[in-house]
Amino acid sequence: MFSLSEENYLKAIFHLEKRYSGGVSTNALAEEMDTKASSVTDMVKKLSDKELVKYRKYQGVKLSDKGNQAAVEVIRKHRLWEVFLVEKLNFSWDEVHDVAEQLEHIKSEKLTYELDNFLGHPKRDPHGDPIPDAKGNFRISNKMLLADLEEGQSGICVGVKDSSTEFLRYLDKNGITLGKSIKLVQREEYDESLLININDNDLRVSKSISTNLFVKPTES
Amino acid sequence: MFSLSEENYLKAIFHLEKRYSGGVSTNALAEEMDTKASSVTDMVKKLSDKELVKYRKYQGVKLSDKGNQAAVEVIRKHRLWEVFLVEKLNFSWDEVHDVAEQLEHIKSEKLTYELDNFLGHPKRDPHGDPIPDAKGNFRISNKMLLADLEEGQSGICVGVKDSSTEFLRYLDKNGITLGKSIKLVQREEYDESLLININDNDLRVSKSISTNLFVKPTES
DNA sequence: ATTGATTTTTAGACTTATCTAAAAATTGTT
DNA sequence: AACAATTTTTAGATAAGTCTAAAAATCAAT
Repeated sequence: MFSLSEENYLKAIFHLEKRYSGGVSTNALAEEMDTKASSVTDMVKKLSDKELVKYRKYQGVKLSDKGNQAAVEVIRKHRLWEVFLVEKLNFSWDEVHDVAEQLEHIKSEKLTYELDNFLGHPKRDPHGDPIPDAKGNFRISNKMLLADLEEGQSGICVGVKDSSTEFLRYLDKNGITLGKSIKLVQREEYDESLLININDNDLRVSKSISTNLFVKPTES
Repeated sequence: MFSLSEENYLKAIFHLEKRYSGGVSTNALAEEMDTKASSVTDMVKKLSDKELVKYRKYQGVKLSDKGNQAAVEVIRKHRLWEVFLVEKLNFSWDEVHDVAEQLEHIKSEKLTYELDNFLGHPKRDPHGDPIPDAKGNFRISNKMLLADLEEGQSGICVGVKDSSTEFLRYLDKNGITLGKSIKLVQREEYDESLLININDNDLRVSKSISTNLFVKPTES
């Protein structure tokens, strides 16, 4: 199948395509992969030979259908393992990433199938990110940033944009977990902080919080 | 820590040391690893530099304490994952090996600890092989080959020596599973086959069966 | 449109783990 | 003890993935 390194590149390109829709640049990919641009060029050529990406010199890369499928498969496994670690093995949501990075490369169709089954076909991972189904389809969601709510509007916390340990610990400390309802009480224009209400308590959060937390706006 | 290849060599040496107590020869290791003798020499030198094995040219290798510890840790993980696959994910005992070969290399102390906990600290894997505890101690067992029972003596089926798919499927087909009681009814000297009684049925098994099945003799 | 800065690619080298072929050491046999 | 057979090691090559340094292409700004 694909090597560990190839899978990691495909995954990185998949994530970066959301931000750079016209094609992912070599430097952007180098930064994401924590490697040098020259290494990226080499690997991208290899992926292109295997028809996993479309690549024209100096023009960046895009995933081919085949590459997209492979990337989604890795992401599916990553997120299923995260659910397993949190739900069955007492990991907290800030501890799962490194282990899932390893587990996502295990090759066994039956394993993925049975794991999904064992976990009850979860739709989201512990950070609220959607888990593609066995065919690679993502559930569409109408999530938005907390920062984009209107004053007085409420939303259900459904995911995080930043999955760093520090951010996740901050959320834990302030009682913010997936599924909780958050109401935007007041917006402070000066520093772009928000006064929100969660668990019946008012809490002031700065811009770096509100632009990294996804909510699904409550119908009203 | 150790590379995937290093871990596999350590594991192979560990298994071969039981058979070749005076030191594992380069050729034996090459066969076990399905590689060439020259590759073995290279790797063994590397392991020796890292003080994981004791090695003298032309004299074979032995694991050092450090190497033994590393090998046992990998074996512990392999067998715990096998239990997981069979008990939680509906794998049969002949399907687990290849996947466990991959899972055994995942690096996370917490993962191993929590997995062991989740599985209820199993003492044996699905093939009856003992699972070392977190400190690396194996439970001693008084298992023997079915072929070594006396006529009229009974034993509990506790493990297999050959874990090949073919052998395991043969056992399944004949209703032989771990925990079952087997009585040696009669020994046929001519072809070294045995007449055994299992599940209240008589069954004739050839030498290649009786020398690959471990039983714990029943006290009588 | 030319210059200068930035990005990207190429060229050549390094590491890990493997291989083949040849050399060296050991073992077995007489 | 000497020779042949076997085992083991060495030497040199290969492939994957990475690196540094230099060259080439693109972009930006006047």
